[in-house]
Amino acid sequence: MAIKELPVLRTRGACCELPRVSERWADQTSELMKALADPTRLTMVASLWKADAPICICDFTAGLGLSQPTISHHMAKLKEAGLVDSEKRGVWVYYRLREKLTPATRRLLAQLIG
Amino acid sequence: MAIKELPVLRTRGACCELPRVSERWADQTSELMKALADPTRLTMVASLWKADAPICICDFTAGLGLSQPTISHHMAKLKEAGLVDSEKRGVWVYYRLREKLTPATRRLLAQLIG
DNA sequence: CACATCCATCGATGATTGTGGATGGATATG
DNA sequence: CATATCCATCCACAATCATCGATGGATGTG
Repeated sequence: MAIKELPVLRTRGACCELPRVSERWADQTSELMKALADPTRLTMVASLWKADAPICICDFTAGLGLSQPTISHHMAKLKEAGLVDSEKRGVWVYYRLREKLTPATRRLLAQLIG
Repeated sequence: MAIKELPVLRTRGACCELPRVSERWADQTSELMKALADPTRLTMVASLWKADAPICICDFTAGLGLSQPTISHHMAKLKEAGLVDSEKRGVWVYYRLREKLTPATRRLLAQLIG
């Protein structure tokens, strides 16, 4: 299939300009993508999204086939990305999707999961 | 702030079940996220999205502050992820967003960029 | 036919990441 | 108090990744 809208003439050594893309946007967005660029973390976020209720770390440790330090590690990454919040209740630590997610972030998750 | 919907009683050593999350979905989606989990690749995709026209590799090499092999490397990743297509025209190779993007993927990019 | 330009690939390197064992703190429970 | 459970942190290791120099093929120009 042919691509249209190609420049008919082009001189060698002469480059065209790119559309302006905010560097800050790229950095911030890539950070969010990195947080979601792992099957385990995606499963965690989807679980919290679907449950719409806090979930305990021990449940993730039991449900996913990974060690407890690994689960904690992934949760810390999600928390660092601002996607989840945690609350300690007795011996347990419960995680939930962050209350004040950006509408854009919420729509993104809805697009990904819902 | 208190988190509601926490189980009032919970016995130690007993874990709850997680909402079912498709493993295939997690793997596939994480692959897509990985493709977008880099500022350079995000800038590339956003440029192609905004330009809505093919862009030459040499323009990316000139516009972003990276070497030509690095630019090619990133484009190969985007292509492998099914996000872009390429066509050779003379000495130049033009990339564009893939024609047949999944509606879900297209909405995702619109959500991210638009 | 030389020569220059554009680009993909290869190889190497330094940085980041996913994973789990070990440890210690915090919190019940008997 | 002694013990068991839950969890975050530390440490180590293998794997992946982003980057670039070097190289060679493809294409167009003089």
